[in-house]
Amino acid sequence: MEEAKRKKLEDKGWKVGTVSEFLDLTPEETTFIEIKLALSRYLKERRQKLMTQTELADKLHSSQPRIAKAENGDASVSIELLIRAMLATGATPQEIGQVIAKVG
Amino acid sequence: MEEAKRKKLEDKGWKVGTVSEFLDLTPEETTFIEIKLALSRYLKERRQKLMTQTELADKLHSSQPRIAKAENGDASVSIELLIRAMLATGATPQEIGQVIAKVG
DNA sequence: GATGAATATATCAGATATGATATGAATGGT
DNA sequence: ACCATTCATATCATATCTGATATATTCATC
Repeated sequence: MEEAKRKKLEDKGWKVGTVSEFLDLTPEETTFIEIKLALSRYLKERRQKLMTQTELADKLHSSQPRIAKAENGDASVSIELLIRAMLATGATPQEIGQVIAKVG
Repeated sequence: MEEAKRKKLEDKGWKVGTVSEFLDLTPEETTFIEIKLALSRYLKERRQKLMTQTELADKLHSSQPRIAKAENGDASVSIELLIRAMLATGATPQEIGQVIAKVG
């Protein structure tokens, strides 16, 4: 991975940490992060067409700041929330599955 | 949903709770649970062909009891762990995506 | 039916994700 | 320039998920 990409992840709280730690990321860990980021991007795209972050937050019984973090690939957001959010926008399991399948 | 199915979920810790609470499950919540259960079933199938729960737990830096719970659809197990476990068995994003896409 | 390996169940202290709140920055309309 | 709306950032107490541990159960194989 390029330095620029690593930096970007670190800024969002991903503990890829020091370069040496980063090099220790297993392929599985890397794939996992990529899945989260793919869901994050897709959520943002989809939500923007349909509603505001506040509206989505209300549907989810979550909060606008949390949706913002979800859409920005913040490391503190779980896949749980990403998938719940996708479903709350009306996304089907098919769509969610496709987003994940495209990773890798 | 039939009573038998509801009972089964409750036994595993799913807070579908009282019937009235259960009736309040939104389609999204139902779909979310179904996604988790589908991943759980697939993980069990896949892992059994390849290794013991203890071996998978070690790869994941998790514990055998947690894998058991994951494979039995226990409500305390997050999608996070289910997906990490799938990846640790060598499953690809494609496979994981397919499992999710088949739900619903 | 005894032994050993695999899996299931119970408990728990610590870690992580959570929604709430406050507030700041960006954008757009008038 | 002002104001309203939307989105981003910071902090925090609480809830939820976590791995660890102990132990029970299941299940082959003998």
